[in-house]
Amino acid sequence: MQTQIAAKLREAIVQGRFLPGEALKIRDIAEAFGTSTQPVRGAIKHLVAEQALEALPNRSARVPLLRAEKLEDLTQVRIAVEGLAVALAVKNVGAKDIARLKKILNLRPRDEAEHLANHRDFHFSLYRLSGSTTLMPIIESLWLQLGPYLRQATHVVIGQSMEDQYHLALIDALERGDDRAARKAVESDIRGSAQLFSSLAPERSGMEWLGPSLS
Amino acid sequence: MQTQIAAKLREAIVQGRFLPGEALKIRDIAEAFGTSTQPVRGAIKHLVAEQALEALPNRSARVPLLRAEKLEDLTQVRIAVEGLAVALAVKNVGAKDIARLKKILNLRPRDEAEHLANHRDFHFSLYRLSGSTTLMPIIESLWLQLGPYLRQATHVVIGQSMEDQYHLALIDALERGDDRAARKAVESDIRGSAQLFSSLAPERSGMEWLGPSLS
DNA sequence: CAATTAAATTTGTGATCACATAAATCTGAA
DNA sequence: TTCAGATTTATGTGATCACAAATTTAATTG
Repeated sequence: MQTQIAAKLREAIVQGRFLPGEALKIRDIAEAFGTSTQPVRGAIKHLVAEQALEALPNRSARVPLLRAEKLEDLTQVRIAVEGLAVALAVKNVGAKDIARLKKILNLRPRDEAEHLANHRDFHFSLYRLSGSTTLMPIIESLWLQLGPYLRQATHVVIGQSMEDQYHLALIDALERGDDRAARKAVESDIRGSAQLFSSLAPERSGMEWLGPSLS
Repeated sequence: MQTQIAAKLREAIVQGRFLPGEALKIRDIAEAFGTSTQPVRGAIKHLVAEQALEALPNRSARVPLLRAEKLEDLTQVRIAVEGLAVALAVKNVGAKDIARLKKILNLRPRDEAEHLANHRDFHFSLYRLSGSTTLMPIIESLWLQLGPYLRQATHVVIGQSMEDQYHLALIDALERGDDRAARKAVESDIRGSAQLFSSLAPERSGMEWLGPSLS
């Protein structure tokens, strides 16, 4: 049941309901869930291990601050890892898998949260086709680290945009069985996201919590 | 201080002091450490999140069984991730870094445990040169998943072997600044390790705990 | 008035206890 | 003798309590 709490917290983090840099207070969260501090502590430990939270010397945990350097680091790792995932997926993908992916792409979200959920669903459905049980938790961790910022970016891309063109290129590559092209497409998608972050951050006010050096 | 327990447990796992498939009993471990069950639970949660342990439906945790399929999966991910790490390391490596790596290579271990520690030290020192804070925990997790089996393999490679030749090729590539060659070298090293596992397992008796389908 | 120190509150951690669930063992019947 | 069911044991989990460390606040002094 601390698993449930961990899941809820993870969802909250991805949805950006915690501000980056914000320290999580165990007792408050426990009260919010109506439980004792025990399961919350376990859940937080879990999230720290997943790199979703950062352990402070204070022994408290917070949502990590994303500096420009770290963003770039995450991006290159994402390209390698998610690139491998789609390359493997190409070898396993079937007609009905592609149909399901297309269906996700054709969804028209009403709000940002739904758009974000669809986006995530598309990518993870695709990655799951890799059949790699090793890659999935790694990718999950990477997305978790970007989660709190992804939400900020969503404000901009809402409604669509060029992000869709990469997704369509991806579908095309899957249908042709072209793993090289599939890799290229995710790489473009990921680079696009990263660029969005760094171009977005400095222009908005009230985002000083992004840290001193994001772009 | 549950961090300390997690570290001790992690070390024990890597050293193969837990048999794969063995379920960890919280109370026993707590007694062994002279603490209560509390910090042990946190530590185990941490290790489960790191993929070092596997959560059973029983709600207990055990060292995962490595099936041939999973070994292959781990290998291809290692090649991508550790390959990226060395490619990045090439760009950051300095003369004194190379000297330190050579020093590690020239160590002559007295026993298997020491050999294993040196091997790990060499690889992680190298990977740290990548400067990627994102890659390190990922690689740590991958090694943790192979840890219990690595020890079995060490019995065979003890004393030297072809593993050294890959390490030397790696050093050479670093000195020449050739990231392509560096990638090739780690890839060979990793493939060699994997082959060792699958060729080793079926020939030894008393290893039924490896699971039904390892090679 | 500012700076430093001390006190009080906040916050994370470990220990003990009670409980639920799963596993192992024992007993009884076919 | 073997299989099924019940009892007992073991094991993981959550809650409450007590404690330590750290941060904040307040007070005192230069």
